[in-house]
Amino acid sequence: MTSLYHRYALHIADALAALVAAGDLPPGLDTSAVTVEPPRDPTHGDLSTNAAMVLAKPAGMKPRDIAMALAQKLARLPEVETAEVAGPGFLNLRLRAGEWQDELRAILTAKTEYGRSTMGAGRPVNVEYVSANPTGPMHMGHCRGAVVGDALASLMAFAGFAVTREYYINDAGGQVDTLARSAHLRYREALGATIEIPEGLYPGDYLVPVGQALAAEFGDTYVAAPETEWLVLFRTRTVALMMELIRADLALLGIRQDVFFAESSLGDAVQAALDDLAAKELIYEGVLEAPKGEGHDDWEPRPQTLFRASDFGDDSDRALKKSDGSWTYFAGDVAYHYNKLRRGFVDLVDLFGADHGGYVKRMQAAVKALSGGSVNLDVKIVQMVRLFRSGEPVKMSKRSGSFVTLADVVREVGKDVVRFIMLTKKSDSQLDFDFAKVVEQSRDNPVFYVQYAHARIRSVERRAATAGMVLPEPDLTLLDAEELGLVRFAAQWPRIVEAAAATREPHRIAFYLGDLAAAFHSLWNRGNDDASRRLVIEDNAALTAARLALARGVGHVIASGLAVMGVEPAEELH
RNA sequence: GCGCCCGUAGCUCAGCUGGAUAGAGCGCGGGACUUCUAAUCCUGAGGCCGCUGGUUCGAGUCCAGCCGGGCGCGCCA
Repeated sequence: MTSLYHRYALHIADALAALVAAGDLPPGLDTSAVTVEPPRDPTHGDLSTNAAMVLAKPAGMKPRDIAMALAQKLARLPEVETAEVAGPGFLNLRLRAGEWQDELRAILTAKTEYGRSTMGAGRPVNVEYVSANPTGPMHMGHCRGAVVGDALASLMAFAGFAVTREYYINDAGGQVDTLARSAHLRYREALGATIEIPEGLYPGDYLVPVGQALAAEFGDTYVAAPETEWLVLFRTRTVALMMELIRADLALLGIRQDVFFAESSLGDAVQAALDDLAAKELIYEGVLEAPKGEGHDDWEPRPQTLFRASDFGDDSDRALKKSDGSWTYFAGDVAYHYNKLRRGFVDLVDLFGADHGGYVKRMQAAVKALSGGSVNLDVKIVQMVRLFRSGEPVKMSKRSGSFVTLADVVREVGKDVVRFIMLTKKSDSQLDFDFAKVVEQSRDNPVFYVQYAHARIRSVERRAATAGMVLPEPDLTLLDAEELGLVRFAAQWPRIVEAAAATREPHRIAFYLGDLAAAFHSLWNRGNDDASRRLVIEDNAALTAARLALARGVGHVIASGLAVMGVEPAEELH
């Protein structure tokens, strides 16, 4: 299905081609900057194009002259009521009511599929998100990245990309050794030892059942054994259990990723990726300069194996090997992204926490180098969430293990609320999450506000049904101008999908749904002042049928948007 | 010192990737309920879009330089 805006973009392209053919415009113009949009001020019409202004300079003509010629062509289209030139050279189109009635029919036919786009043309895109270290359950620090990444993946899939959702398991560093040692303590505890958790090990209770599982499996075999005998074994077992925990947490949010890629599975792939870079002469042994500023007093110049990241826009070259000869985390990540390239992805998206912002350039440099510049890595930075309870900050201390887990939050306020709220801001700005506010039933809670609109739509449908009304096929010509205005708003959904997918900003959906809900609530309230303007008019089945069709159409768009966000539309609210 | 992100109404934030008179919610002033059609809606006041230059027919949006805030800065992950 082509969207209304695409159809008019084609009409405009046709008209421009006709003008070129007639010699009214020079050939070979670049029309890529031509847009078709709803004007900000609805009194200007239904659609607006900047074609004349964009083409004026390359064509060597006055914008208004181009606009006039274009207006003449477009005014001949049967669906166009008026085509007017305005301002510096805008061309405003007003469409016949039938065009909006048709669009509502299209919504009713497509239902929640309305808005699906072919923009992505099936391009394979990899979206990597969460990638939390497998050292414990997910807490609120991970939650936002999980939701934003998942919604972004859904959004891009809806926009026609072939999306793979991926999780990178950091199971090869020192943190998982620490995890294994912490589990060993709990293992001894399970076997009756009195333990004290030293500084630097993970204190969380979630390791208690892990210790019990290890005790059940191994008995007292490793209680007094030296670390070398149990470390690898305990690490493997514990990481597997932690990943079960994490998958369960993700499931609570409705997230199911396609690929879980373990750092530990890279093996020789690290060397292979680095060989690729070496073949391009991008690896060398060298000494980095000390960073300026404070906190680097203990700097000692040291020869290292380095990647020429600075050739690709990074600030410095980057180390690939530690002084003990093992790979750095970066080297593994280079190999991992090399693996993604070899799987055929042409677009990569990574979601990073804000504290990893400094890591973006080197990763992009690596992808640029490995792909020869043909693959783009887009990194979305996800900022912190601050938790509040009725305005009071919630204290969290990771050291004592008393952090707020994702599971706790989902249990308290529900998956849909968590997901929606996480998408109510641009991902790169800080977000405040107040347990009291997010469940409040009021205008300033966007989750409620949007859900309430959807519930109201369901409510009137039920009302017509329980009133025993027999509704005819809707005659959409019965809808008045204000009602068609709501269709106009709903018809923007396909544009919103494409804009949000192109910019990779899923929060735009939440804002759009809020606006759509507001438009619906506003229409609904007309019925308070004037009962004849209610949606359900019990003694007028024809009018009711038309108005319910409108409501249903809006409901489909809300449900479609919520589906992309991973939120269930509410049937009713209590 | 360098890099990245951010400065928009009193507060919290949008601003459709350069368009027409900069928007919304909260808060403040005024109004509309026999409610599963008031958990809502209508209306009013409130802005040197941090500052200064530049690019452009046109800048909150792009560029440069300042000012202010956050994050990061050789082997951690």
